[in-house]
Amino acid sequence: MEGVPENRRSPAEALESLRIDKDAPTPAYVQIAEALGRLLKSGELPAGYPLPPERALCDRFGVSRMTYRAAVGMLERQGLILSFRGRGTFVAHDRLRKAQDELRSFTEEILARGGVPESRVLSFRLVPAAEETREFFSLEEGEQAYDIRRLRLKDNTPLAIEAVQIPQRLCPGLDRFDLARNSLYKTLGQFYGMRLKTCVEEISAEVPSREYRRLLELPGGVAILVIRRKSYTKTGDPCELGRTSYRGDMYSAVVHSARRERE
Amino acid sequence: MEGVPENRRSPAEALESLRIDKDAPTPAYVQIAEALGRLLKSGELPAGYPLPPERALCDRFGVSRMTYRAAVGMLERQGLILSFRGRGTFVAHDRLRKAQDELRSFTEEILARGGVPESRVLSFRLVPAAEETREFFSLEEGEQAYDIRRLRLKDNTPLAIEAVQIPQRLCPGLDRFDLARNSLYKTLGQFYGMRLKTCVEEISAEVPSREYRRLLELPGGVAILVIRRKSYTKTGDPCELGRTSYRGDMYSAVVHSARRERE
DNA sequence: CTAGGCAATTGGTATAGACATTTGACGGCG
DNA sequence: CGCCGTCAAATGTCTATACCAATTGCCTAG
Repeated sequence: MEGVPENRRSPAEALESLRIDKDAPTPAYVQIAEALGRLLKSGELPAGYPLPPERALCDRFGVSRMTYRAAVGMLERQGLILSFRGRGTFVAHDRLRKAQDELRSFTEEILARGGVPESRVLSFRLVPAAEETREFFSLEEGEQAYDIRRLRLKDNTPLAIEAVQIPQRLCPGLDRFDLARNSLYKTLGQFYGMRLKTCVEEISAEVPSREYRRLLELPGGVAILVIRRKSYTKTGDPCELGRTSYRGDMYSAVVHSARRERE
Repeated sequence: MEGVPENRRSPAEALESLRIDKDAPTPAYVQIAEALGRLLKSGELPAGYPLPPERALCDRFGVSRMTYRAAVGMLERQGLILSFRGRGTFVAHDRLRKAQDELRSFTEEILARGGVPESRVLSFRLVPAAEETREFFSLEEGEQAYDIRRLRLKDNTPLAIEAVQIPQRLCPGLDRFDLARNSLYKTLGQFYGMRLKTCVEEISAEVPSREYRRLLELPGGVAILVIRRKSYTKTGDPCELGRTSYRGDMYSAVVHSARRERE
């Protein structure tokens, strides 16, 4: 009726509301990291806000201090909080909180930037693997690979051309799937058990060929940003080899790095 | 006199030789991670080589299992080893072992690529801070900032042009230093206590201006790779703002990413 | 010879407590 | 007023132990 609106919690109240389920199969420290992480990412706690002392939160969650600290470690590595010995633990600045550089698919990337992604398959063929492909996947000469070329659009404008090679051996029958509508990565993970975990990208600048200028509907005087990507599963096995060429005037890549001093 | 050369240790012997100093001020788990990390990075252990079980190594180092596992956690996050419940812990593939994407200075970067770096100061002025600079550092209008432009060379060939802005307030008297010979980052850390920990880079492709073509001695038909960098201290305070333009035909940026599933 | 199950091995999670180190506040003293 | 010592509070490190969960391989019953 009056006074404090119900939907506005104080930071202290928000922290009070955190719960974990000790019977769940998920480890307690993961649950704590996820719950606290959600709260931190929601922006409900102002930057610099001090978290309650570890011992207090351990009691809240009913876990031991080592367990709680495992969660804190995850959050600190993600840049969500900062700990100082003797002082306390504090909510990080917004800019650090946003420094989450996860591996994203094209679709996720465009959505994150607030656009409408679209994909058109230019070609989808089974071809003898090119040398670079053979080397990356350790293939014999003559082995077949899927070669997929897609035009990627954002808000109905051509933004990039993507070329991907994957050996047929790793995903027989891949051509049954409609890659204009379905995510390639999701398909690989769901139907072939190839969940990609890490990737190495080499980013360079080039002047586009006439062919690319036509496909991307490029005006003159625009360069392209070329990203060559090698992706791997968590065991380090090669997973996918790709090359994406973006319109230089419409796209830039954002990367985060950190110096590793002690950890 | 004959037989096994002394300088060739077996993997098992190499592991045997690891030691830590429990009286040192450095935490035991850091020492273990550094010692084991050095061994792993040296390439002395073949990929896939199984590490001794945790319990055995705990005894070797004379620490408890939790302590040892703190070290293992660091190494696994660095991609040096892989652990599998019930099976063991193994040395990672070379390509994962190299996936260390640390924040590097231009000099470190060129040295890592096996070139000879050089630096020429094009200009070093104190100017009213530009709007982008003011916004990044939260400066008042009219505040002064150092503006440093340097030509960066690799093996005597112009490779990039770097422009950096730093507020005078953060590092008064910076112009006393010779930035052709000394690292900017080292100077900032050593004399002003500004140790940069994280940075966000935006990488784009452009067609060079006439001025840049001249300075970089660029032939026609070559694009430039532009990297705009915002760097921060570990507390998230802004530290340096820079823009580097590389010759597109001589340089590409390499970045590593990982999907964060659970951790 | 094979299929099933059991036990040993290994990493994963968790506990309860101890001591170390750093920081900031408070208060006394010059 | 300022300096310094003390002390409490907070995070950092570490131990010794327990049990859980996944994997492997052996052993036995059929």
